[in-house]
This record gives sequence, structure tokens and C-alpha cells, in this order.
Amino acid sequence: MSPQTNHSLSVDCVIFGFDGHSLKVLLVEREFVDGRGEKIVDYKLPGNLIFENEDLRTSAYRTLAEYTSTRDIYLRQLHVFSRPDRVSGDELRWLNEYYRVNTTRVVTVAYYSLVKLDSRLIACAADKGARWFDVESVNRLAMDHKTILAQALEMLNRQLMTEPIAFELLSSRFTLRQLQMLYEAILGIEIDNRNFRKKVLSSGYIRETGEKEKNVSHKPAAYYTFDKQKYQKDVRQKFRLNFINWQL
Amino acid sequence: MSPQTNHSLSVDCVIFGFDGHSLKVLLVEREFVDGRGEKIVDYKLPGNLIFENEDLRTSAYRTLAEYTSTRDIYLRQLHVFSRPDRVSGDELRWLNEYYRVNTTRVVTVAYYSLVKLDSRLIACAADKGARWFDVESVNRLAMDHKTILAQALEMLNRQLMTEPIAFELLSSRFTLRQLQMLYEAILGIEIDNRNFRKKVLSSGYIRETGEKEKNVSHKPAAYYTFDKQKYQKDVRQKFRLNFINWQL
DNA sequence: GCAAAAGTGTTTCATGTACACCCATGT
DNA sequence: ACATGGGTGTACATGAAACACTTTTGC
Repeated sequence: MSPQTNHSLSVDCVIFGFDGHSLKVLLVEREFVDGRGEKIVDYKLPGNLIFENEDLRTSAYRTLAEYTSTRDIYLRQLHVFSRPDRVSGDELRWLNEYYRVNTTRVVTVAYYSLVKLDSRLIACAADKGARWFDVESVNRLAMDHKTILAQALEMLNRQLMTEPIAFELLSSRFTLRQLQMLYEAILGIEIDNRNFRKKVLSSGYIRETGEKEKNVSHKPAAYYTFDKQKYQKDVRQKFRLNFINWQL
Repeated sequence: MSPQTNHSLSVDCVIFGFDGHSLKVLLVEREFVDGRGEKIVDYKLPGNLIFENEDLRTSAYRTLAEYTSTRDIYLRQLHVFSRPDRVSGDELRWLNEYYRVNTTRVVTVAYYSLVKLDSRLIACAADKGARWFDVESVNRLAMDHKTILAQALEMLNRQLMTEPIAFELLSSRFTLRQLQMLYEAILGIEIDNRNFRKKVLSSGYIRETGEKEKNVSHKPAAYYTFDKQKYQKDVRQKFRLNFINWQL
């Protein structure tokens, strides 16, 4: 056996968003013709082949920018998927055509990222043939992308319990109820709101803005922000905190 | 710009062992001639280029087997390192010569693994030009391997606090003191032994073997084992446990 | 004034932490 | 008999969980 030579490296991004009710993921429509000449339409994660002289992270940001027109996004490496036959047959043919290459094997590095979902982003995705899907309702995906999505979800769950990343999914000004809904929706649990507020506020990283909701037919909620500077300073000083650990 | 074509994928393994006192890492001696014709000897992590038709994980196991003659080893993917110039100049020349390839860029996937260090392993490593170094005393390493090692250490620390992986570093029969020493050495903290025993034993995964130390000039310690089956069953049933969290 | 969501405190229980002495063995 | 590390229990502090009612707004 000899070292692999004719292979490619790709990046696939699992981009999560939260619309206030459920967790969404960005998927790209793909059209291709299978071996029997039939046209197939399915969905895949946004991705790219890496360029020469380009970092994987840079490549991931390039992909993100393509579908969101923004670079100010939480991004993290997830896992490498390297089964030799993960892209083969019709799918390999599609890929070689699409990227105008001639490769026999594609190893992909999955990244996962979190965005503050808004109407601009939804429109932006639609422009590029992509759509935000409810995570729960995703069935089949191209190649091994379903596996990648599952692993990203697992990571998101774990991270949500141990790091303050929820704020990457919310606009910078949010109500505590929105924050709680996010935890409940993603973790699939119910949380007592008194205990939730106590825990969150006692962290010391949630600041009142002084502003309140307007034009709501109930008691208006106060808006808060997350003090990221303070958090990062504390982390650097090794004051590791137990941000939230409803881990059972 | 166009997709990268002439590149290679490698696997590098950070293999940790524990000798009862301090954390060790396996490093391989490398000899090469630099641009000025001077012979340089340094150390690197054990690694390989991936073969055609070979999984990354398989490639990592191949590397492990090379230096330990065993496959029964804890192994986990860590991170991909992809800086375009991470292997360049003399080092790239060395690599092309060593593996008899002709590549312009090497992206590496780091794996980290834990072994039960014993005299057989030490001898086995020596046979292959490798040595077990005290982690604290590692200075310079080839390429970006120092960075990789640092990241593996961070992962080990985090995992030690949240998962029962300590047992991958101890022989299957161990005393509680040995276990405690391991935590203290790796995390760099002191632990009260009464509290340690209480916590560890109350987990329900530590079983007495009934055997005791022999020929020691003090009260002989009891040997215990870790009930991995029970732990894995509980994990599968989503009874996530908080194994140890002396995290701060 | 009523519907709808926001906001607020106390008690109980489990878990973490601090702390000091006796025990079993080899020499 | 003494040196060496093994092994044990209790009291206190902290944090999680359970639980129900009042407040503010738009209509």
C-alpha cells in the first residue's frame, strides 16, 4: 500500500439558527443526474473544496460568507469524516463535475457554527438556493451529511450545558424568556422559570439594558445583554465557571 | 483560485501514558539534514500518511500498532491542523524523502490516545527509535507538534474531569491511591483523600477485587477495578453521570 | 375587567469541602 | 517498636429543585 495521492479535502458547515421556537439548520439544494439519467433533487450541507494556500478555517468562513454574507459568526471545528467511500458513484461524479476536478476520494472536515437568525439571513439563503430547515424535520441528506448533522447536534447540546454559547443564537438584546425557550427547545426539556432566572442572573454575565418590550398585550419583558468581555476575561484568568449544567 | 490538488493527509498520534508519578508522551526521534547540510536530530509525534482506501482512524491504529504492538487502545480524534505552511522548507523536504512522495502541503489530523504504560511498552518504543518523555519536560518538537501536544493536554484535562478515562491509563487492577495520584499529577492539584474515595466509590463503577498489595512495608492497599460494562450501559440509557467535576 | 405573559422567595435535599486519627505491614 | 502509607466519619456550606401567586400591559 502507498500513501493516498489523488484525493480532495472539503469543508462542510453545519450552520444552526434559532427562530424563537425551534432550532434551524441551513441546507443547500443540490440537483444531479444519477446513473440511469434520472434527475434527483436533494439537500446537502453548505461546503467547499479547500483552495491552495488556504486554511481550513478560512475555507469554512468562505463558505459561511457565501450563504450569509457575514463573517462575524461563531465557528468551530467539529470532526473529520474520512470513510474512503463516503463520496462515491453518482455522488463522486456530481462532485467532480460541480467543482471541475477529478478526484477519487473526498475527506471532509465538518465545522459547526451558530448565527443570529433574522429575515435578512433567510432572504440571503434563499438567493443562493439554500433554506433554513427545522432540525427535527430533516430526513435524508446527501452523502454522509445526516451523520455530520447528528454529530453537530450532539456537540451543540453538550456545549449549551457547559458554555455560554446560547447568546450566539440570539440577537444581542434578548429577554430571559427567549433565552429559556432556546434552552428548552434545543435540549428538549422543561425548565422552571424561577430557577432559570436565578441561575442565569447569578452568573454575573447578564446585564439589564433598561429597555423593555413595546406593544405587547401583556407585561413587557426587560431586555438583557450578555457581557462577553467579562466572561472572556474570567475564562482567561482560569476562573472556569460552571455556566449551566443541567446535565443529566 | 482553484481547489488544492497536490497535498497529503497525515495522522499524528499524541499517545499518553502514566508511570505512577507523572504523565508521559511517546515521541519519535527524527534525523534530517537541513539546507546547510547540517544533521539535525529532533523529536516528533508518531504519525503516518494515510493510505488509499484507509480510514483516518485505521491509519491512526496502524501508527499506534507500529510503536506499541497493540490495538487495544483508547483512541480519539482531536483536531485538524491545516496551516498551509505548517510543513515547509527543510521539513517538507524531509517528509517527501521519508515517505517517498512528492507533496507540497500536508494537512494533519491529530489523534490522542491513552495507554497503560508498562515495561513491555517502554522496551517496544525503544526498539522503534521512540521514547516516553515526561510531558513537563518537552521543549521543542518538529513542525507544529508542540501545538498539537498542548491541545491534546487540554483535552485530556477536560476529559479527565468529565469522563471516566483515567482507567485507560491504569492497569485493570489498581489501588485508589494510584488513581488519586493520576488525577493529582495530570490536573496539577491536590485532592483530599477521604473526599476522593467517597466520591469515587459512590459512583458505583468501582469494584473491589478482594486482592491486596503484597510485600509492602505498610498497610497493604486493596485492588479495585473499573466496571466499564456497567458504565457504558448507563451511558446508553442516558443516565449521564457527573463522573468527576473538580473543575475550576 | 380580562387575557397573557412577566416577574418574584422560600424550603428541602443532595452534594461538595474541610478536617485528624487509627490500622496493618515490613524491617 | 517504629516507620510507612492505607483507610475511615462528621459537621458545615453551597447549590439545585420543587413549588404558586402578583404584576403590567393591550384590547
